[in-house]
Amino acid sequence: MSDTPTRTVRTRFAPSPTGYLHIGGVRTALFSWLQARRHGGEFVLRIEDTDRARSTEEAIQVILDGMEWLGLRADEGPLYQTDRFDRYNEIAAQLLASGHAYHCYCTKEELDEMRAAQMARGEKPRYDGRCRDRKEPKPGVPPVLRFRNPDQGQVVVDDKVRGRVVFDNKELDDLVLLRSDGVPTYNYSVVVDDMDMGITHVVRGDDHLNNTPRQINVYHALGAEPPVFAHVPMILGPDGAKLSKRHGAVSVLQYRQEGYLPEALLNYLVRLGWSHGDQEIFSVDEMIELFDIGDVNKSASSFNPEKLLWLNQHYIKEAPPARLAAELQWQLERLGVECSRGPALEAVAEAFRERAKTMHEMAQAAIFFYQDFETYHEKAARQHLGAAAAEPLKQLMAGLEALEDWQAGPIHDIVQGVAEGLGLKMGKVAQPLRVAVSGGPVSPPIDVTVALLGKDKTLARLRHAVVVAASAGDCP
RNA sequence: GCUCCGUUCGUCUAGUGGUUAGGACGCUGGCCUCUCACGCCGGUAACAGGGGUUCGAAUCCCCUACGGAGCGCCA
Repeated sequence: MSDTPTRTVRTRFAPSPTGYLHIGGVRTALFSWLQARRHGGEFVLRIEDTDRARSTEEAIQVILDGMEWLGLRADEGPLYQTDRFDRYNEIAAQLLASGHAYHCYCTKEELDEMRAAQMARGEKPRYDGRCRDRKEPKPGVPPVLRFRNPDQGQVVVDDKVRGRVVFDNKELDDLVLLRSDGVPTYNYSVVVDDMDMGITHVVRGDDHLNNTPRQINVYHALGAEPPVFAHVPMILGPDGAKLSKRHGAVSVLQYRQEGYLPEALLNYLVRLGWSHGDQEIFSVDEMIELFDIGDVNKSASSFNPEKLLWLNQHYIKEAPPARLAAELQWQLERLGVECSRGPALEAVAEAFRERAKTMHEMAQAAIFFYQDFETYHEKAARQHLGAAAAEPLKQLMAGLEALEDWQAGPIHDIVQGVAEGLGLKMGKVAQPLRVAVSGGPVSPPIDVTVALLGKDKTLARLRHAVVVAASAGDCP
């Protein structure tokens, strides 16, 4: 169903840089971005930095870099609320003049006292409007500006995901618009901004659902039409508890460091609270084609790291080799591995693509192609580089030394030939070779591994392994 | 405490009055195999509870329980 075909859809993502952008914020951004893309609209990025005390430059950078990494490009922005104080003041003056707002001189102590008393009486703590009709300023006290909320009637939020939610105005109190230092509060600046920026669909976390009726009242006081709201459910940790540092509440950029592909993260996130039949895999284009904010679930969902891993592996298997090569290089460099000399990264990535869940994992498994190892994997050496391996290794060395056409096919023939000649199973020859060249018991197919490693390194490592095996003595 | 929201396998979900309640991750049995994986075949497991409405409820209504959010000069 289309919403308002006459109005161009404009959505926004409005994070506050008081903490790092994490998985939950990213999904909200994704839904918002998709909603705009889906309807051929525009997406705005706005930084809500009015809490100057807790906002950090670093957190802003994470937002910008994170959005960039994920490909969630904004058509407008980043816009900063701190650039718009004049506008907030302008609107505030209007509200004051029209009687929709008033100065309040209550001190923090006074308000605390009032709330404590209300709580004690079992009431909902709320501002009682005691300054509503105050005519005289209180000397020496810088006032806040409060909104005069209607005290009769109801506010209906026709939420795209929650459905129709009704609030009684008498449950709402007079919210602060401007703090005593003149800085706007969230519930006020968000309305002015969304109105000024022509936002048609507000997609945000459902922790804002309770704020929505107040904001709608402010829109009405301003004579503006409120946007369509869509409150998406929260993301919980794997244990069903609130998302914490333990799981997903880390900077989204950490997922890049850990070797996740952005398409995997996006695919994982879009399926949290949204689905299209039984489909699990969605390219970004498919998401844009199929997504609708109205199809989002109402209930919170838990973050499942295993499924993210599975998707990441899927995308690693699917990604173009050049992409993987670039990521692999980035990861190897982060591990301090010099990879300009050695097998082509693309070829290595192809060899590993079906056996790595993350690019970080792939990089670690591929180190032996670019660096000599100091020691063998202990258990592997014990099992595969014993006395019994000496002869197969010698023969392999001889065979490979004579090989001109250094490719997987011919290499495979030599390994197989040695096994057959000695009446051994492939495993008895391939495993010693594997440990000899890679240092451990696991690698891509042995012929591919040897081909990639190159003749010189292979022979050098074999030479060493033969010595180790021969000197293993008669211990079985 | 008050207001608002939510509740299908362990997890993500399909389902909109009639299904053996489907898929996916995970776990697990098997096949493949030079290791690890990939892949393929199979298994495991759910409608929070109680009342209605109805010939018939996962689906509609009410209550209860449990969980969450908000109630700031935070966003």
